[in-house]
Amino acid sequence: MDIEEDAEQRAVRLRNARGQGARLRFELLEAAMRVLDESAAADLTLRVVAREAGVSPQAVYAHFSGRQELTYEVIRMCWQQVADEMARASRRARNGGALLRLRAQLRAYLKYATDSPAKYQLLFALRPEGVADSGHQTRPAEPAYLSVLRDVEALRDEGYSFPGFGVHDSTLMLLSLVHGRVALAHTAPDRPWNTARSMTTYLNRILDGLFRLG
Amino acid sequence: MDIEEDAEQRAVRLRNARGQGARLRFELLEAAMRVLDESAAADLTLRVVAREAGVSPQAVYAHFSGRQELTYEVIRMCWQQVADEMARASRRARNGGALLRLRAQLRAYLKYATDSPAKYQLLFALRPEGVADSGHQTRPAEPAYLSVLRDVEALRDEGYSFPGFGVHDSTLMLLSLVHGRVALAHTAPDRPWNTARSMTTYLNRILDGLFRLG
DNA sequence: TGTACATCAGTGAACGCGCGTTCACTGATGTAC
DNA sequence: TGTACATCAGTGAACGCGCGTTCACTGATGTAC
Repeated sequence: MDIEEDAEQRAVRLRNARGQGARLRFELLEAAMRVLDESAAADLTLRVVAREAGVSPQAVYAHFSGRQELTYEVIRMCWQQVADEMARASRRARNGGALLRLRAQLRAYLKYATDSPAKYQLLFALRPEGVADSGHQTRPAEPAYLSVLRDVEALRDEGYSFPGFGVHDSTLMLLSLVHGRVALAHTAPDRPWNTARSMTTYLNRILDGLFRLG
Repeated sequence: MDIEEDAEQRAVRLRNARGQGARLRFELLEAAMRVLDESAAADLTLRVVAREAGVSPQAVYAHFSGRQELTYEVIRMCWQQVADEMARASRRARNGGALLRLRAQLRAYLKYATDSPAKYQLLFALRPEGVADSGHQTRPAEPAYLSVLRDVEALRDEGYSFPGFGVHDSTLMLLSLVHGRVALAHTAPDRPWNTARSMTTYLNRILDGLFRLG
Protein backbone atom coordinates (compact mmCIF):
# COMPACT_ATOMS: atom_id res chain seq x y z
CA MET A 1 0.00 0.00 0.00
CA ASP A 2 1.63 3.19 1.09
CA ILE A 3 0.50 5.14 -1.95
CA GLU A 4 1.13 8.35 -0.02
CA GLU A 5 0.57 11.19 -2.44
CA ASP A 6 3.43 13.63 -2.52
CA ALA A 7 1.14 16.44 -3.63
CA GLU A 8 1.28 19.43 -1.33
CA GLN A 9 -0.97 18.73 1.62
CA ARG A 10 -3.75 21.27 1.55
CA ALA A 11 -6.26 22.07 4.27
CA VAL A 12 -9.80 20.89 3.59
CA ARG A 13 -12.00 23.69 2.43
CA LEU A 14 -15.40 24.14 0.86
CA ARG A 15 -15.41 26.44 -2.11
CA ASN A 16 -17.20 29.72 -1.63
CA ALA A 17 -20.77 29.96 -2.81
CA ARG A 18 -21.48 31.56 -6.13
CA GLY A 19 -21.13 35.32 -5.79
CA GLN A 20 -18.96 34.97 -2.69
CA GLY A 21 -15.67 34.56 -4.54
CA ALA A 22 -14.36 37.81 -3.12
CA ARG A 23 -14.30 36.17 0.30
CA LEU A 24 -11.16 34.29 -0.72
CA ARG A 25 -9.26 37.56 -0.77
CA PHE A 26 -9.84 38.00 2.93
CA GLU A 27 -9.23 34.33 3.63
CA LEU A 28 -5.84 34.62 1.94
CA LEU A 29 -4.86 37.66 3.97
CA GLU A 30 -5.99 35.96 7.16
CA ALA A 31 -4.01 32.88 6.18
CA ALA A 32 -0.94 35.05 5.63
CA MET A 33 -1.30 36.50 9.12
CA ARG A 34 -1.55 33.00 10.57
CA VAL A 35 1.57 31.97 8.68
CA LEU A 36 3.41 34.94 10.15
CA ASP A 37 2.29 33.95 13.63
CA GLU A 38 4.33 30.79 13.44
CA SER A 39 6.97 31.32 10.77
CA ALA A 40 9.63 33.80 9.77
CA ALA A 41 8.86 36.61 7.36
CA ALA A 42 11.01 34.93 4.71
CA ASP A 43 8.61 31.97 4.70
CA LEU A 44 5.74 34.13 3.54
CA THR A 45 5.47 32.84 0.00
CA LEU A 46 2.51 32.74 -2.32
CA ARG A 47 2.43 28.95 -2.22
CA VAL A 48 2.60 28.79 1.57
CA VAL A 49 -0.22 31.29 1.94
CA ALA A 50 -2.37 29.40 -0.56
CA ARG A 51 -1.72 26.12 1.24
CA GLU A 52 -2.64 27.67 4.58
CA ALA A 53 -5.84 29.03 3.06
CA GLY A 54 -6.65 25.60 1.61
CA VAL A 55 -6.56 26.56 -2.07
CA SER A 56 -4.22 26.01 -4.98
CA PRO A 57 -1.45 28.53 -5.66
CA GLN A 58 -3.19 29.65 -8.85
CA ALA A 59 -6.27 30.73 -6.93
CA VAL A 60 -4.31 33.68 -5.57
CA TYR A 61 -4.24 35.27 -9.00
CA ALA A 62 -7.98 35.76 -8.99
CA HIS A 63 -7.57 38.37 -6.24
CA PHE A 64 -4.00 39.66 -6.43
CA SER A 65 -1.82 40.47 -9.39
CA GLY A 66 0.87 38.23 -7.93
CA ARG A 67 3.10 37.66 -5.01
CA GLN A 68 4.15 41.29 -4.74
CA GLU A 69 0.69 42.72 -4.38
CA LEU A 70 -0.27 40.06 -1.85
CA THR A 71 2.79 40.91 0.22
CA TYR A 72 2.04 44.62 0.21
CA GLU A 73 -1.47 44.06 1.39
CA VAL A 74 -0.12 41.93 4.23
CA ILE A 75 2.30 44.70 5.19
CA ARG A 76 -0.59 47.14 5.33
CA MET A 77 -2.52 44.75 7.56
CA CYS A 78 0.42 44.44 9.92
CA TRP A 79 0.78 48.19 10.26
CA GLN A 80 -2.93 48.46 10.89
CA GLN A 81 -2.65 45.76 13.52
CA VAL A 82 0.17 47.38 15.45
CA ALA A 83 -1.58 50.73 15.19
CA ASP A 84 -4.76 49.21 16.60
CA GLU A 85 -2.90 47.79 19.56
CA MET A 86 -1.18 51.09 20.19
CA ALA A 87 -4.46 52.98 20.05
CA ARG A 88 -6.07 50.46 22.38
CA ALA A 89 -3.22 50.80 24.85
CA SER A 90 -3.61 54.54 24.75
CA ARG A 91 -7.33 54.24 25.41
CA ARG A 92 -6.76 51.95 28.37
CA ALA A 93 -4.51 54.64 29.85
CA ARG A 94 -6.93 57.44 29.15
CA ASN A 95 -7.22 58.42 32.80
CA GLY A 96 -3.57 59.39 32.94
CA GLY A 97 -2.02 62.35 31.20
CA ALA A 98 -0.79 62.38 27.62
CA LEU A 99 2.67 61.33 28.68
CA LEU A 100 1.31 58.18 30.30
CA ARG A 101 -0.72 57.43 27.20
CA LEU A 102 2.39 57.78 25.06
CA ARG A 103 4.21 55.43 27.39
CA ALA A 104 1.42 52.93 26.90
CA GLN A 105 1.61 53.27 23.13
CA LEU A 106 5.33 52.72 22.98
CA ARG A 107 5.01 49.75 25.30
CA ALA A 108 2.37 48.29 22.99
CA TYR A 109 4.73 48.80 20.06
CA LEU A 110 7.50 46.98 21.89
CA LYS A 111 5.12 44.19 22.78
CA TYR A 112 4.15 43.77 19.15
CA ALA A 113 7.79 43.62 18.12
CA THR A 114 8.46 40.96 20.74
CA ASP A 115 5.33 38.87 20.36
CA SER A 116 5.07 38.98 16.57
CA PRO A 117 8.63 39.14 15.29
CA ALA A 118 7.78 37.99 11.78
CA LYS A 119 5.05 40.58 11.32
CA TYR A 120 7.26 43.20 12.88
CA GLN A 121 10.06 42.42 10.49
CA LEU A 122 7.65 42.80 7.62
CA LEU A 123 6.74 46.35 8.68
CA PHE A 124 10.13 47.55 7.53
CA ALA A 125 10.64 45.22 4.60
CA LEU A 126 12.03 47.33 1.82
CA ARG A 127 9.61 48.04 -0.97
CA PRO A 128 11.41 46.76 -4.06
CA GLU A 129 11.59 48.99 -7.09
CA GLY A 130 8.77 49.32 -9.53
CA VAL A 131 5.74 49.14 -7.33
CA ALA A 132 2.60 50.54 -8.85
CA ASP A 133 0.85 51.63 -5.70
CA SER A 134 -2.45 53.24 -6.34
CA GLY A 135 -2.58 55.90 -3.66
CA HIS A 136 -3.80 54.07 -0.62
CA GLN A 137 -1.04 51.51 -0.84
CA THR A 138 1.61 54.07 -0.04
CA ARG A 139 2.48 55.11 3.48
CA PRO A 140 1.44 51.88 5.16
CA ALA A 141 2.82 53.22 8.45
CA GLU A 142 0.26 55.99 8.57
CA PRO A 143 -2.14 54.35 11.05
CA ALA A 144 0.61 54.02 13.65
CA TYR A 145 1.77 57.54 12.95
CA LEU A 146 -1.72 58.93 13.50
CA SER A 147 -2.14 57.04 16.73
CA VAL A 148 1.02 58.54 18.21
CA LEU A 149 0.22 61.93 16.76
CA ARG A 150 -3.05 62.07 18.67
CA ASP A 151 -1.32 61.77 22.03
CA VAL A 152 1.49 64.11 21.05
CA GLU A 153 -1.18 66.71 20.28
CA ALA A 154 -2.73 66.09 23.67
CA LEU A 155 0.68 66.55 25.23
CA ARG A 156 1.10 69.86 23.44
CA ASP A 157 -2.31 70.92 24.74
CA GLU A 158 -0.99 70.18 28.20
CA GLY A 159 1.82 72.61 27.44
CA TYR A 160 4.67 70.17 26.81
CA SER A 161 6.96 70.09 23.83
CA PHE A 162 10.43 69.22 22.65
CA PRO A 163 12.31 72.47 21.98
CA GLY A 164 11.58 73.79 18.51
CA PHE A 165 9.57 70.78 17.41
CA GLY A 166 5.95 70.71 16.29
CA VAL A 167 3.70 67.73 16.76
CA HIS A 168 4.69 66.09 13.49
CA ASP A 169 8.40 66.28 14.11
CA SER A 170 7.88 65.01 17.64
CA THR A 171 5.74 62.10 16.49
CA LEU A 172 8.36 61.11 13.96
CA MET A 173 11.01 61.32 16.67
CA LEU A 174 9.15 58.98 18.98
CA LEU A 175 8.50 56.40 16.28
CA SER A 176 12.10 56.63 15.15
CA LEU A 177 13.32 56.11 18.67
CA VAL A 178 11.23 53.09 19.42
CA HIS A 179 11.84 51.37 16.13
CA GLY A 180 15.52 52.17 16.09
CA ARG A 181 15.88 50.84 19.60
CA VAL A 182 14.22 47.56 18.68
CA ALA A 183 16.27 47.18 15.52
CA LEU A 184 19.51 47.72 17.39
CA ALA A 185 18.43 45.17 19.97
CA HIS A 186 18.09 42.65 17.16
CA THR A 187 21.78 43.00 16.37
CA ALA A 188 22.67 41.74 19.86
CA PRO A 189 19.62 39.89 21.19
CA ASP A 190 21.56 38.15 23.92
CA ARG A 191 22.49 41.33 25.78
CA PRO A 192 20.57 41.94 29.02
CA TRP A 193 19.81 45.56 28.14
CA ASN A 194 18.03 44.44 25.01
CA THR A 195 15.15 42.69 26.72
CA ALA A 196 11.67 44.05 26.19
CA ARG A 197 11.59 45.09 29.84
CA SER A 198 14.84 47.05 29.64
CA MET A 199 13.73 48.76 26.49
CA THR A 200 10.44 49.80 28.07
CA THR A 201 12.23 51.40 31.00
CA TYR A 202 14.66 53.04 28.64
CA LEU A 203 11.93 54.60 26.52
CA ASN A 204 10.00 55.78 29.55
CA ARG A 205 13.05 57.64 30.76
CA ILE A 206 13.49 59.21 27.34
CA LEU A 207 9.88 60.37 27.32
CA ASP A 208 10.40 61.94 30.73
CA GLY A 209 13.47 63.84 29.62
CA LEU A 210 12.32 64.82 26.17
CA PHE A 211 9.25 66.97 26.67
CA ARG A 212 9.35 70.12 28.75
CA LEU A 213 6.83 72.69 29.87
CA GLY A 214 6.71 75.88 27.82
CA MET B 1 27.76 27.50 -34.90
CA ASP B 2 26.35 29.29 -31.93
CA ILE B 3 27.43 26.66 -29.45
CA GLU B 4 27.00 29.18 -26.66
CA GLU B 5 27.60 27.33 -23.44
CA ASP B 6 24.80 27.81 -20.96
CA ALA B 7 27.14 27.18 -18.06
CA GLU B 8 27.16 30.02 -15.56
CA GLN B 9 29.47 32.69 -16.89
CA ARG B 10 32.33 33.03 -14.47
CA ALA B 11 34.94 35.75 -14.31
CA VAL B 12 38.42 34.72 -15.42
CA ARG B 13 40.68 34.09 -12.51
CA LEU B 14 44.04 32.51 -11.80
CA ARG B 15 44.03 30.13 -8.91
CA ASN B 16 45.94 31.20 -5.87
CA ALA B 17 49.47 29.96 -5.46
CA ARG B 18 50.13 27.03 -3.19
CA GLY B 19 49.91 28.18 0.42
CA GLN B 20 47.84 31.24 -0.55
CA GLY B 21 44.48 29.45 -0.49
CA ALA B 22 43.33 31.61 2.41
CA ARG B 23 43.34 34.58 0.07
CA LEU B 24 40.12 33.32 -1.47
CA ARG B 25 38.33 34.04 1.77
CA PHE B 26 39.04 37.74 1.38
CA GLU B 27 38.33 37.65 -2.32
CA LEU B 28 34.91 36.19 -1.60
CA LEU B 29 34.10 38.86 0.96
CA GLU B 30 35.26 41.58 -1.42
CA ALA B 31 33.16 40.04 -4.16
CA ALA B 32 30.15 40.08 -1.84
CA MET B 33 30.68 43.78 -1.19
CA ARG B 34 30.84 44.44 -4.92
CA VAL B 35 27.62 42.49 -5.42
CA LEU B 36 25.94 44.63 -2.79
CA ASP B 37 27.12 47.77 -4.54
CA GLU B 38 24.95 46.99 -7.52
CA SER B 39 22.26 44.60 -6.36
CA ALA B 40 19.67 44.26 -3.64
CA ALA B 41 20.47 42.47 -0.40
CA ALA B 42 18.17 39.62 -1.41
CA ASP B 43 20.45 38.87 -4.36
CA LEU B 44 23.37 38.11 -2.10
CA THR B 45 23.48 34.35 -2.59
CA LEU B 46 26.35 31.96 -2.29
CA ARG B 47 26.30 31.26 -6.01
CA VAL B 48 26.24 34.92 -6.97
CA VAL B 49 29.17 35.70 -4.70
CA ALA B 50 31.15 32.77 -6.06
CA ARG B 51 30.45 33.85 -9.63
CA GLU B 52 31.53 37.41 -8.86
CA ALA B 53 34.74 36.09 -7.31
CA GLY B 54 35.38 33.92 -10.33
CA VAL B 55 35.19 30.54 -8.62
CA SER B 56 32.76 27.66 -8.47
CA PRO B 57 30.06 27.65 -5.77
CA GLN B 58 31.74 24.72 -4.05
CA ALA B 59 34.92 26.70 -3.49
CA VAL B 60 33.10 28.73 -0.85
CA TYR B 61 32.97 25.73 1.44
CA ALA B 62 36.72 25.70 1.81
CA HIS B 63 36.50 28.95 3.79
CA PHE B 64 32.97 29.18 5.19
CA SER B 65 30.74 26.54 6.67
CA GLY B 66 28.01 27.60 4.26
CA ARG B 67 25.85 30.42 3.12
CA GLN B 68 24.94 31.50 6.65
CA GLU B 69 28.47 32.02 7.86
CA LEU B 70 29.40 33.88 4.69
CA THR B 71 26.44 36.20 5.17
CA TYR B 72 27.33 36.96 8.78
CA GLU B 73 30.87 37.85 7.86
CA VAL B 74 29.52 40.21 5.21
CA ILE B 75 27.25 41.83 7.78
CA ARG B 76 30.23 42.39 10.04
CA MET B 77 32.14 43.98 7.17
CA CYS B 78 29.27 46.33 6.43
CA TRP B 79 29.08 47.48 10.05
CA GLN B 80 32.80 48.00 10.05
CA GLN B 81 32.51 50.00 6.85
CA VAL B 82 29.81 52.33 8.10
CA ALA B 83 31.68 52.74 11.38
CA ASP B 84 34.83 53.67 9.49
CA GLU B 85 33.01 56.31 7.52
CA MET B 86 31.43 57.71 10.66
CA ALA B 87 34.77 57.85 12.43
CA ARG B 88 36.37 59.51 9.42
CA ALA B 89 33.60 62.12 9.28
CA SER B 90 34.14 62.81 12.96
CA ARG B 91 37.86 63.24 12.41
CA ARG B 92 37.30 65.65 9.56
CA ALA B 93 35.21 67.79 11.93
CA ARG B 94 37.72 67.58 14.75
CA ASN B 95 38.15 71.35 14.90
CA GLY B 96 34.55 71.83 15.91
CA GLY B 97 33.03 70.84 19.22
CA ALA B 98 31.73 67.40 20.07
CA LEU B 99 28.25 68.35 18.92
CA LEU B 100 29.54 69.18 15.45
CA ARG B 101 31.44 65.93 15.33
CA LEU B 102 28.28 64.04 16.24
CA ARG B 103 26.44 65.89 13.50
CA ALA B 104 29.11 64.75 11.08
CA GLN B 105 28.83 61.15 12.24
CA LEU B 106 25.09 61.03 11.84
CA ARG B 107 25.36 62.65 8.44
CA ALA B 108 27.86 59.97 7.43
CA TYR B 109 25.45 57.32 8.63
CA LEU B 110 22.66 58.82 6.54
CA LYS B 111 24.97 58.99 3.56
CA TYR B 112 25.81 55.32 3.91
CA ALA B 113 22.13 54.42 4.09
CA THR B 114 21.44 56.44 0.96
CA ASP B 115 24.48 55.50 -1.10
CA SER B 116 24.63 51.80 -0.18
CA PRO B 117 21.04 50.74 0.37
CA ALA B 118 21.75 47.03 -0.03
CA LYS B 119 24.55 47.05 2.51
CA TYR B 120 22.49 49.21 4.81
CA GLN B 121 19.58 46.81 4.65
CA LEU B 122 21.91 44.00 5.56
CA LEU B 123 22.99 45.75 8.77
CA PHE B 124 19.63 45.02 10.29
CA ALA B 125 18.93 41.69 8.68
CA LEU B 126 17.54 39.47 11.38
CA ARG B 127 19.89 36.83 12.62
CA PRO B 128 17.96 33.59 12.10
CA GLU B 129 17.75 31.14 14.96
CA GLY B 130 20.50 28.71 15.73
CA VAL B 131 23.59 30.70 14.99
CA ALA B 132 26.71 29.38 16.60
CA ASP B 133 28.58 32.64 16.97
CA SER B 134 31.95 32.21 18.53
CA GLY B 135 32.28 35.37 20.56
CA HIS B 136 33.54 37.91 18.09
CA GLN B 137 30.69 37.28 15.70
CA THR B 138 28.15 38.72 18.08
CA ARG B 139 27.42 42.42 18.32
CA PRO B 140 28.39 43.31 14.79
CA ALA B 141 27.16 46.87 15.41
CA GLU B 142 29.83 47.48 18.01
CA PRO B 143 32.24 49.46 15.80
CA ALA B 144 29.57 52.03 14.99
CA TYR B 145 28.53 52.15 18.62
CA LEU B 146 32.08 52.85 19.75
CA SER B 147 32.53 55.58 17.20
CA VAL B 148 29.48 57.46 18.43
CA LEU B 149 30.35 56.75 22.04
CA ARG B 150 33.69 58.53 21.65
CA ASP B 151 32.05 61.81 20.70
CA VAL B 152 29.31 61.46 23.28
CA GLU B 153 32.04 61.16 25.90
CA ALA B 154 33.67 64.28 24.50
CA LEU B 155 30.33 66.02 24.70
CA ARG B 156 29.99 65.00 28.34
CA ASP B 157 33.47 66.36 28.99
CA GLU B 158 32.23 69.65 27.57
CA GLY B 159 29.50 69.52 30.19
CA TYR B 160 26.55 68.50 28.03
CA SER B 161 24.16 65.66 28.67
CA PHE B 162 20.62 64.45 28.17
CA PRO B 163 18.85 64.59 31.56
CA GLY B 164 19.53 61.46 33.58
CA PHE B 165 21.39 59.66 30.82
CA GLY B 166 24.96 58.41 30.88
CA VAL B 167 27.11 58.14 27.80
CA HIS B 168 25.96 54.62 26.94
CA ASP B 169 22.27 55.42 27.11
CA SER B 170 22.86 58.56 25.08
CA THR B 171 24.83 56.73 22.43
CA LEU B 172 22.11 54.16 22.09
CA MET B 173 19.55 56.95 21.80
CA LEU B 174 21.39 58.62 18.94
CA LEU B 175 21.86 55.40 16.99
CA SER B 176 18.23 54.48 17.57
CA LEU B 177 17.10 57.86 16.34
CA VAL B 178 19.10 57.87 13.16
CA HIS B 179 18.33 54.29 12.21
CA GLY B 180 14.67 54.58 13.12
CA ARG B 181 14.39 57.73 11.07
CA VAL B 182 15.88 56.05 8.02
CA ALA B 183 13.73 52.98 8.40
CA LEU B 184 10.56 55.04 8.63
CA ALA B 185 11.62 56.96 5.54
CA HIS B 186 11.77 53.67 3.67
CA THR B 187 8.07 53.11 4.31
CA ALA B 188 7.25 56.27 2.34
CA PRO B 189 10.28 57.05 0.17
CA ASP B 190 8.35 59.41 -2.07
CA ARG B 191 7.60 61.96 0.66
CA PRO B 192 9.64 65.16 0.50
CA TRP B 193 10.50 65.07 4.19
CA ASN B 194 12.14 61.70 3.72
CA THR B 195 15.00 62.89 1.56
CA ALA B 196 18.53 62.53 2.90
CA ARG B 197 18.74 66.32 3.12
CA SER B 198 15.56 66.68 5.17
CA MET B 199 16.66 63.92 7.50
CA THR B 200 20.03 65.56 8.05
CA THR B 201 18.40 68.83 9.04
CA TYR B 202 15.95 66.98 11.23
CA LEU B 203 18.67 65.13 13.12
CA ASN B 204 20.75 68.27 13.56
CA ARG B 205 17.80 69.97 15.20
CA ILE B 206 17.32 66.99 17.50
CA LEU B 207 20.97 67.08 18.52
CA ASP B 208 20.63 70.76 19.33
CA GLY B 209 17.59 70.22 21.51
CA LEU B 210 18.67 67.04 23.19
CA PHE B 211 21.83 67.85 25.10
CA ARG B 212 21.92 70.56 27.73
CA LEU B 213 24.56 72.11 29.93
CA GLY B 214 24.66 70.81 33.49
C1' DT C 1 69.38 14.84 -10.58
C1' DG C 2 65.59 12.27 -11.02
C1' DT C 3 61.37 10.37 -9.36
C1' DA C 4 57.66 8.90 -6.38
C1' DC C 5 54.43 10.86 -3.47
C1' DA C 6 51.61 14.11 -0.65
C1' DT C 7 49.35 18.25 -0.49
C1' DC C 8 46.87 21.99 -2.06
C1' DA C 9 43.39 24.82 -4.57
C1' DG C 10 40.26 24.21 -6.44
C1' DT C 11 36.32 21.96 -10.37
C1' DG C 12 32.50 18.74 -12.66
C1' DA C 13 28.39 16.85 -12.28
C1' DA C 14 24.60 16.21 -9.99
C1' DC C 15 20.91 16.18 -6.17
C1' DG C 16 16.29 17.61 -4.59
C1' DC C 17 13.78 21.67 -3.37
C1' DG C 18 10.36 25.26 -3.49
C1' DC C 19 9.47 29.15 -5.95
C1' DG C 20 6.19 32.25 -9.09
C1' DT C 21 3.57 31.89 -12.98
C1' DT C 22 0.92 30.19 -17.31
C1' DC C 23 -2.53 27.62 -19.76
C1' DA C 24 -6.15 24.74 -20.34
C1' DC C 25 -9.74 22.73 -18.00
C1' DT C 26 -13.85 21.24 -14.57
C1' DG C 27 -17.89 20.95 -12.17
C1' DA C 28 -21.40 23.18 -9.50
C1' DT C 29 -24.89 26.82 -9.63
C1' DG C 30 -27.77 30.09 -11.27
C1' DT C 31 -30.68 32.17 -15.39
C1' DA C 32 -33.42 32.54 -19.83
C1' DC C 33 -36.80 30.62 -22.35
C1' DT D 1 -41.38 22.07 -15.40
C1' DG D 2 -37.68 21.06 -18.10
C1' DT D 3 -33.53 22.14 -20.46
C1' DA D 4 -29.83 24.65 -22.73
C1' DC D 5 -26.48 27.82 -21.58
C1' DA D 6 -23.49 31.21 -19.16
C1' DT D 7 -21.03 32.19 -15.25
C1' DC D 8 -18.41 31.43 -11.36
C1' DA D 9 -14.87 29.50 -8.19
C1' DG D 10 -11.79 27.47 -8.52
C1' DT D 11 -8.07 23.00 -9.98
C1' DG D 12 -4.44 19.97 -12.78
C1' DA D 13 -0.38 19.78 -14.86
C1' DA D 14 3.43 21.75 -16.10
C1' DC D 15 7.25 25.33 -17.05
C1' DG D 16 11.93 27.03 -16.13
C1' DC D 17 14.63 28.98 -12.52
C1' DG D 18 18.20 29.50 -9.08
C1' DC D 19 19.15 27.91 -4.80
C1' DG D 20 22.43 25.37 -1.15
C1' DT D 21 24.92 21.41 -0.76
C1' DT D 22 27.33 16.70 -1.57
C1' DC D 23 30.61 13.64 -3.64
C1' DA D 24 34.11 12.30 -6.40
C1' DC D 25 37.65 14.06 -8.96
C1' DT D 26 41.88 16.87 -11.24
C1' DG D 27 45.99 18.97 -12.09
C1' DA D 28 49.64 21.89 -10.53
C1' DT D 29 53.21 22.37 -7.03
C1' DG D 30 56.13 21.33 -3.52
C1' DT D 31 58.93 17.63 -0.66
C1' DA D 32 61.55 13.26 0.61
C1' DC D 33 64.79 10.25 -0.76
